[in-house]
Amino acid sequence: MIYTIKQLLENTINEIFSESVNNQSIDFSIERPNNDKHGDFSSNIALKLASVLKNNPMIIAKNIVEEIQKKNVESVDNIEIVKPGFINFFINNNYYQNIVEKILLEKDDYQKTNIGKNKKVQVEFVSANPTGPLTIGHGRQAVLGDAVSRILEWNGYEVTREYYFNDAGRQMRLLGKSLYVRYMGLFGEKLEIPTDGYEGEYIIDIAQLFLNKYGEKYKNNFVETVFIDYATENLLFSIKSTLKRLDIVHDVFFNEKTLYENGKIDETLKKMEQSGVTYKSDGAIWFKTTEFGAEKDRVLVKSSGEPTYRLPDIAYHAQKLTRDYDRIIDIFGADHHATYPDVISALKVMNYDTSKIHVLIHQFVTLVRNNEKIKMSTRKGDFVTLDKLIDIVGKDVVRYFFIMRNMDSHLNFDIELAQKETDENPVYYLQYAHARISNIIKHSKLKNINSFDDGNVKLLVEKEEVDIMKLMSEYKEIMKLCHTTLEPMHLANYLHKLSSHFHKFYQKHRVVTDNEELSKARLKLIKSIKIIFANCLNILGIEAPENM
RNA sequence: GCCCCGGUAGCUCAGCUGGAUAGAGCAACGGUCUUCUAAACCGUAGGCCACAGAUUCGAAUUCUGUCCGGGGUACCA
Repeated sequence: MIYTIKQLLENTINEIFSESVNNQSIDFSIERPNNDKHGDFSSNIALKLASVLKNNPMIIAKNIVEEIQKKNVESVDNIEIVKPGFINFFINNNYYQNIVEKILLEKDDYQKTNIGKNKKVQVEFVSANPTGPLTIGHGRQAVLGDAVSRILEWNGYEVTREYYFNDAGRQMRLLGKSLYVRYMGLFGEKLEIPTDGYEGEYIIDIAQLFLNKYGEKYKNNFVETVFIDYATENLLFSIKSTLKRLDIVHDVFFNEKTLYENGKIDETLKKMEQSGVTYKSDGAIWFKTTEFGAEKDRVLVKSSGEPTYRLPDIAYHAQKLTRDYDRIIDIFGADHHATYPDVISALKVMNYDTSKIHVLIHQFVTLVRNNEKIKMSTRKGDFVTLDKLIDIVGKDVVRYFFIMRNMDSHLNFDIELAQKETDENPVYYLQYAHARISNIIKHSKLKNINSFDDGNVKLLVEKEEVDIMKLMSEYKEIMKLCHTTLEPMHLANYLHKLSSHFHKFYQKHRVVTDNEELSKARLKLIKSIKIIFANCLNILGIEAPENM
């Protein structure tokens, strides 16, 4: 409807003011006013035209409205002109009632697009190195990445979820050494955990498993690769199972090591050297990032001959770009925001089309306990694991919690609150609405209403009913917004609003009554709400329960 | 120093590309279950939208500056 009105206004001003406006595009808006008195839709077009036409906005509005009224537009009941020059449109119930029928007819496909049909998109997220269990911070990214993937899938894209990790390098050597220390600890040997090593208790658990498997075979016998491999395998397994508990499954686990093995690292470095964007200094190879707007040049290969993370990152993205994806989406934490521009610059140097790459940055999660901030460090083992969080509040709450906030905003996660208020958590509010609807439909069958296909939606005229239908008419715009911004939060907000409207309706009106005609009409309404609910909850990855 | 986020009710956050009386949840106080689940609903209270300027018919929203918080600015990932 909003699009119809926009078109209508555009056509109208072209007809009346074509000469004076001269095909300039007027940047006017159509919005849904907060106040019902201002109609269903409101446009500021006359206000915008006033400066161009150098005329009183009220007079311009009057001209426009007169012209529109000649056209006798269906669905539009009334048009009003108000104070400074707003044009307000009042839509008749008929239009909204038809939406219910449409939803029932199209079901899950209602407003579904095929924007992404035959398009492949890769979403890279989490990508934590296997040095410890996933933390709450990783949780935000995991949930966000999966929800973004689901939004894309809903729009018809073929999505590959990918996890990029590295089981080599300094960090992993420290991990291996730390495991060895803990293993020896089980024999009563007190060795020092290396500086910057991993002190978390989970290493002790792994050491125990290691002991169970190998016995004393590696006592006083530190074989680095054995310890690293064992720790990696174990941690990666637990990471996968944590993600699985959130219904998140990656299609591809990409090990950075393969880039060394297949020569992509060398190839990338060579290409960059040939392009003349590198130089040697102090025994290291540098990337002239200052030429691309950075404040300092960056090291690609250390004087030790070992690449920094930057070179593999570049090689990895170059490799992604050769995999014929139509879009590549990277989800990173705020700590990465400084590094990805370098990757993009490097790719441009090598003549890749970087417009396919879209980077989403989310802000950090701050863990709060008793109003005190807790610092999270995987290395020190001072963190609350994602697993523990799922134990406490469950999958649905975890997912909803991370989705309900804008990714640009810092997230405060209060542990005490999460434990205390599981019953008052907003996610139950949504699920409860869905469960109530299911229950009513069940109840209607007990009352011998076996089918309500012949229900007449024209009977839906109560304010609470119309409000719900109006909100459902916004569904299309919400889904569009989610797709363009890739911000699942909008969907969570929408669902909350829809729940609220439903609960209000439920409180005031009974669905199943002695009036069979009305009962059937209302059953149609709630069934359509249920469809929308199930759809949205599915995209957010939250269960839509039949009972609670 | 420079770069990226944020600063809205006691707390956690919405507020779309500027619009007409600033919104929700939690917390506080008061009310509503013989009738489809009270995990709900209704009401009360609570705001100089960090601060100062600028643009505009009109700014929480755009721009500039200042202050405060988080992150980055590694030959760590």
